[in-house]
Amino acid sequence: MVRTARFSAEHFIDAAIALVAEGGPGAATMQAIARRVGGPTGSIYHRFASRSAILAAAWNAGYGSLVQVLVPLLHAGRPREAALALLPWAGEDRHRARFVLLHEPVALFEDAPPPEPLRQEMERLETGMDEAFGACIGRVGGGAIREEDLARAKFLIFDAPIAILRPHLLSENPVPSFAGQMIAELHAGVPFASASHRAGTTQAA
Amino acid sequence: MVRTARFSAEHFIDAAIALVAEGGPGAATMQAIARRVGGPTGSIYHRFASRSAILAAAWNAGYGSLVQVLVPLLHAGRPREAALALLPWAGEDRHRARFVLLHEPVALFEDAPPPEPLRQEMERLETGMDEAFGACIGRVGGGAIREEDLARAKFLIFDAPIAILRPHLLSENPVPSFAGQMIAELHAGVPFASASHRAGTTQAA
DNA sequence: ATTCAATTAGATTAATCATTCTAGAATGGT
DNA sequence: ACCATTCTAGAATGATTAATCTAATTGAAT
Repeated sequence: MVRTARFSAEHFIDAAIALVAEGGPGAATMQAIARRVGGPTGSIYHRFASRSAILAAAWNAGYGSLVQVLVPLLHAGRPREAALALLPWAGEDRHRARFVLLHEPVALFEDAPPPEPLRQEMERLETGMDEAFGACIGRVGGGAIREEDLARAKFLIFDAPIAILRPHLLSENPVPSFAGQMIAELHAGVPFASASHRAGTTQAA
Repeated sequence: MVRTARFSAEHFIDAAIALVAEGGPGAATMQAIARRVGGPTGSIYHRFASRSAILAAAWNAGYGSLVQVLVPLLHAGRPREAALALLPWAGEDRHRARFVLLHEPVALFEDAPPPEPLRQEMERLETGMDEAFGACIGRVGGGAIREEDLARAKFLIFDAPIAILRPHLLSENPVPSFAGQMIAELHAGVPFASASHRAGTTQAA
């Protein structure tokens, strides 16, 4: 019934991720994406409504794959495993890891906000992560969840491991083996509940 | 002898920092900088050779002010104080803090590298920080400095505190009071020397 | 008062970008 | 064989950008 496509949405998404990973958001121009897949710029617009759309789709694909790894571990009450799971995930696909871990989503949409359905999917992913952190904290501790404890959990499980990875993602060198031990020692030494609130509470790390 | 300048280099630098802080690197166009100070674009080129030049000068000013706070504390062998010093520094000037802590320098120079003298000043600042970390580690421990221990120190003193600040810099809300305690607990619970190398060594945190 | 280099002022240029448009090619059902 | 549809292909468009250029001011030193 129709002509077969030479370039899929995934082709364009992968090219966009690689370009951002290598040269920053500004390097992912429509023409650069087209050049990378070897097609004309017009073909991108058969799959995506705009540049924001393809960047948002790329973000949802990349960040989504990370969410898919972390959320089940968090809901299972395994924060330490979740933190360590960042390492193999980053090793799987360096372009994807640089794209997701080295760029704030807001920086990708300086010019124009992504179209509504993609923006909603972004929000859904972020909400899923937040709920998973909350569930993990709730399981570890006991009572109501305080904002401070949520911030603490996000730091220990997500932001701190990323901070450990960042210097090695910024350089060309691979992630050294001691990164895993640094994460492990962090979780062994720093409690999830704050010191002022910790009396008689189950210890997480 | 000459006409008095209405716009100084600092005016343009401050505008560039504020624009990047508010809207990302892409928002700091030459025209946006000129508009913000209320002058013509041409005047910027009387102070700076190019866009990369003003961005590099802005980076050196912002990061330089942070280096000026941290390096003396590191050379004095006070890593904990250095880590905590990030908080008042960030509170002093939110635009500057967002500019320096939320953007990798490499992301500011996607298009063109900064002119040589400014690039050298950037390198000088980075080298100064590296030497200070090394001196601090050397003082804390005893023997030769291992790469792993340097990475560990940079994480505990610099990258981890930034990771604690980042979510609050990204939002509009002020940095909460518990940020300081998180840094303190991090330094209380995680050693500077790795576990495998720690036997009989002075504890830093 | 005159001079003159530094500066303001903003129009101009050339490049680049996202997006649209026109044209033709491929595919599978009729 | 033909048609409807989806795609490739890349030229055209209009906006925006960094950087340059010409001309008009300014104000302290002479």
